[in-house]
Amino acid sequence: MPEKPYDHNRIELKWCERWRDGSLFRAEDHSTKPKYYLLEMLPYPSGTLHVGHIRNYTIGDTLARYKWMRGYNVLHPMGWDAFGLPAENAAIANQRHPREWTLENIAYMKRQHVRYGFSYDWTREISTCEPEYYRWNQWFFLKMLERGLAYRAKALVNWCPACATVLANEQVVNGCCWRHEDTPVEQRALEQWFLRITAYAEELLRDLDKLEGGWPERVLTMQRNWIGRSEGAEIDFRLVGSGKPIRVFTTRLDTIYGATCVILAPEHPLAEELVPPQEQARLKAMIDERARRDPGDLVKEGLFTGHFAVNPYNGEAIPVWIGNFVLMGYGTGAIMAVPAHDERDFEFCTRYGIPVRPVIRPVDGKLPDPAAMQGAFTEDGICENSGEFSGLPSAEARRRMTEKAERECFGKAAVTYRLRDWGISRQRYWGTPIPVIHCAECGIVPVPEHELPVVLPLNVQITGRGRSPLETVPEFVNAPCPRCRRPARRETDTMDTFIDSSWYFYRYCDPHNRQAPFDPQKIAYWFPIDQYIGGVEHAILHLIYARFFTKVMRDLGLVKNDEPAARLFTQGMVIKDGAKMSKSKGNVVSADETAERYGADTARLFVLFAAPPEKDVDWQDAGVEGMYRFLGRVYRFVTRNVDRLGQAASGEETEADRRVRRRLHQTIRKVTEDFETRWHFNTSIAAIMELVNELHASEAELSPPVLAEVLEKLVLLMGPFAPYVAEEMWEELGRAGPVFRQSWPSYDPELAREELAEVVLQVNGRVRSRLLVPFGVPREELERQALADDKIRSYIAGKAVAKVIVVPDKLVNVVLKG
RNA sequence: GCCCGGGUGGCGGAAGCGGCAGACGCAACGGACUUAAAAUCCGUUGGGCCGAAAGGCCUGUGCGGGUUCGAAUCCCGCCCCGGGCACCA
Repeated sequence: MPEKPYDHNRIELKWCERWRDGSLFRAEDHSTKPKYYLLEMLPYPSGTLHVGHIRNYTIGDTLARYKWMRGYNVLHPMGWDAFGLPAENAAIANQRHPREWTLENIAYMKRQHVRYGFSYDWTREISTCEPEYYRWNQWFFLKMLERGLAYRAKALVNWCPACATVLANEQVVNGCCWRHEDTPVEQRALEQWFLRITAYAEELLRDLDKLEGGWPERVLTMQRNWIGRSEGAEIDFRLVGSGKPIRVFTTRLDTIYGATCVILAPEHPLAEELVPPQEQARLKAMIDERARRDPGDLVKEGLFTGHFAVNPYNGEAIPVWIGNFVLMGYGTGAIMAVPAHDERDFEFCTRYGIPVRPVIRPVDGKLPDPAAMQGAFTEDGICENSGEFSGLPSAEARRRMTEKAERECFGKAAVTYRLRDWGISRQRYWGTPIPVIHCAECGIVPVPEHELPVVLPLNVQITGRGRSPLETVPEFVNAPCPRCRRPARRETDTMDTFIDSSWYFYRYCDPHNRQAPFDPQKIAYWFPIDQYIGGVEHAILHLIYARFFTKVMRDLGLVKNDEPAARLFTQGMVIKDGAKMSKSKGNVVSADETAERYGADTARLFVLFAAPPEKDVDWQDAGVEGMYRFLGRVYRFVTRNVDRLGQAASGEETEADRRVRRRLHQTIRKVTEDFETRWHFNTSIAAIMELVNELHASEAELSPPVLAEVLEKLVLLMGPFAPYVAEEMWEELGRAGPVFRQSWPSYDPELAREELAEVVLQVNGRVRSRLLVPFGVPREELERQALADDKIRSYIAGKAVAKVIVVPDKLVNVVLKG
């Protein structure tokens, strides 16, 4: 039969049509098969997919298809992170309603997903902007409110002038907004809703150990740093005169005999009281300057209050300062400055002429000379000039000093975290309404559960300026107080959209439940997520919130697992012309055009082949052509050989039969190993290409039964990578699909084994010759043969052999004297 | 500044463990097919040198040292690139 041309559009559209409804990929909620929950981070429906998105989903889809073939009951869902600011911005720019804009994007992007053949169970699709979904955001909020995990407080919060809303700490990057990288974040004092994530700080930190091995070390480290646990002590310094305590936090209590001043954050409650009238203006200036928070280059500045406070250990009265580098939000907002042993204190104190007093010496050295010090000595050592603690090593001193503080009631051991509570109020429209009502009589009253969802009204004016858009909708704002029924006002802020993505993966297990966010039994079956896949940019934000939600849900009795995802994989980006693909850079390669021109299979193959999935890849059109050529080559080979397959074997098995079959079994072994270990699909695909090259070279000599075996297994191997052309070839071979429901081919180690070992012969470590021998030749025999080799002998001639290194089946190295 | 990654041909990358560096693909070049081109197929391709050729020699994995019979791989010291954290007391 003549070969058929590789018409990717014909093939792909044919199978795409048959797979369209997604019922093929449906996961069973109960099954005798082992379950596998595979999840890719849900996308924001920004408009259209580019090949960068394609890469993320291709990695997941390849794995999903492999797991199906290994006999798993695979849950592979997809949904939409549909609330968020871009919809509002689009609304302002094009006079479109955010909902309309969002739904249109979702419809378009879903078509693109389907076009690429991704194996999602679309019956479980969710969209976070639908009341059926966000009502459970509100429900969780009420549960947290009941438990004191949600609270309202006036606090200094991060304000992005470009977004015209508040940001969580996690959303501030280098002092700027995470969405507006050159817009500095301002500090404003506002009444806000917070979730008490700090209540779980210790557990969030501790449980990172459980994720060891399953999550990238890098992500675990980032989370550990973000939580930022430090152990130390809180100590009271009493003001001379009033006796009022100033509580400081320190991790270096062992250095306290070297404290030469106390420094308060400008926002510290005592600051205004202590600063003399003529300096109040400077204090205000300091606070304002920091509110504008120019990242990095803040010069350490201070001002002396004129007051003194007493070091409880040595009774010394030391000056109290205000310092712009002391943070109100960390520890107690006040520090003791020990310039001899802390770099920042050193810089501050030398600037203002405050004495430097060393009290720690290196274990094997002398106490530093303060006059000669160029910087602080910050390591642990031995205490000196520290009263009863002199001579103790730092760690021991800290322990004993803490005991003394507790005994004499002027301080205690303390642990502080860098992690802050999660500010979730947003002064925006397109988000989940916070379900509370402000009543003049009753105060803040939660909306009763049976009244959920509080539906986001659709008739709203969005200007992007001023206050929360919902304030302009009287039908929404005016509501009776659930408690006293008198007229009251609804909360008009909406929730941070990171709430939506903190629990969506539970909803996939039971997406149509109207009574509850989900049925706990279904969760018990599917959880934890076996493999979560997403970008490393969410290492802190989304992934710490998701872990927090899981712990809260566990404490509510809804789930049994402590962690949402057993394994996390962070894939690299797709780079074009040296930059991440983005509309603003104008370097976007459209998923549609690529599918049209080369086909989804080619695009999928290329993004997998170009680099291992954890690394960034460069998009190069020329490279894509290569993948297209490869698929065409395979397809044509199969179609022109189909007729031969049924023929009987004509006599003996040929040398080519053995060689190609050996290569086949080696390839299955290689690809299987890649799936089971590192996911280096670039090497899997290279191995398949080598098999195909071997097939081409031996095409005429292959006997029909071997050819049939090789083609069948080749198609199965290609199934996870290039599902369309694999399905078409499977049909050409006369087999019934779908490919991803066939069993993954197994390999026979005997057939995969090479017949002869190639042993490299070296002289002084340089390859000079080689030997083909059966496997398992003993060392002595290898050595004998090596020394008998003509080439080797010519190198040895006239010289003495010092020794011979033999690595069986691999190498003989003859080392010469001199 | 601190903490992680990473530097291999013209390019993307390969070489789980210290044992043939450069698999596979791209690009380039040569050839076949074609009136011609495209497509396809076959071949060459790290650099340098010797040779008419077969072939041979030297050199080579960011730089400098070290360990070893043998180093892209291990150790020490640097340089460069990417990412994270950055007054967290």
